[in-house]
Amino acid sequence: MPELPEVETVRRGLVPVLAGRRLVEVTQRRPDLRFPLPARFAERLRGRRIESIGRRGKYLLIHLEASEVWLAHLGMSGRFCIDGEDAPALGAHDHLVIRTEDGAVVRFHDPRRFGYMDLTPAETLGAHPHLASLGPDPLGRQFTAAYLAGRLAGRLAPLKAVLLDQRVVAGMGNIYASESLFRAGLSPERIAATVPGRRAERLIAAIRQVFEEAIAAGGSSLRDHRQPSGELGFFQHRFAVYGRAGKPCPGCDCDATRTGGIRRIVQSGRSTFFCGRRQR
DNA sequence: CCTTCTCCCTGCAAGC
DNA sequence: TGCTTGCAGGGAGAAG
Repeated sequence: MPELPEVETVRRGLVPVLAGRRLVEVTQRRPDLRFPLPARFAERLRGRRIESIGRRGKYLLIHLEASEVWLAHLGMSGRFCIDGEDAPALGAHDHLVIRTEDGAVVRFHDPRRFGYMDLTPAETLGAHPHLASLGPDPLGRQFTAAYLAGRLAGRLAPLKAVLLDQRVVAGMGNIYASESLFRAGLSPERIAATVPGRRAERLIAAIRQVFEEAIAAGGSSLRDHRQPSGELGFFQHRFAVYGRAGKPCPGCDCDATRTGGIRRIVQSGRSTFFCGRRQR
């Protein structure tokens, strides 16, 4: 489910309910997600105030009072839901439930349990094993064409595989890699090292544009993604290539009968979608 | 270091 | 209808 735009949407949805609030009740309903949860996790959250909620790549950074950070990754199917009056009873996949001092209830729901949580001191946050080697945020100032060209130089893997490397761009995922490459007019199969200055410029612009539009749309709801309020994202309606194999390419008037339109291939075990004519 | 492959887990859609 | 198979938005860890 969640790539950068979805995680950012979740962050924005949680802020009004959690930021500045004290957690009065925390229920942990299983000992682990993808990995074991930290020792005495619920106890350590209980009674603490949440100061702010940030994001690094696909990680939510929930800053707690007393200089500790609650790190949360949604994996493939993780969801934070703000429970209203009509909230369903807790089910098998509701792994954590928190209640704030003003009565708001937030559930963490994750059927596949690829999610991940940890507690770590704020002072050493950047050195946390899961954060230390993350590349720059694609919406930040450090993500420049010079930077990207430098990271692609010397890499012989296909461009799309390198874009999925979180050390290169923090927050890129399978959907938005395909969509960004489409907008940049670059083939996912191109050797990464052959994308120097000018093309890197186009790629940077495309990635920024796609992410900004997707965030504005509340992310993409294919299966699991929902905003914490329960609303769906709607960027999936704007996909140019993802999940559209066999359909005509929206970017060129390419004749689908001649070019095959949008193609699906498998790279590093994951689906890639692109227009073989427009993307070189 | 780089790259590819397997695996973690459940749900769902397609095919038979 | 019910079974089996393959696939899904992530990424750690092992192997080459």
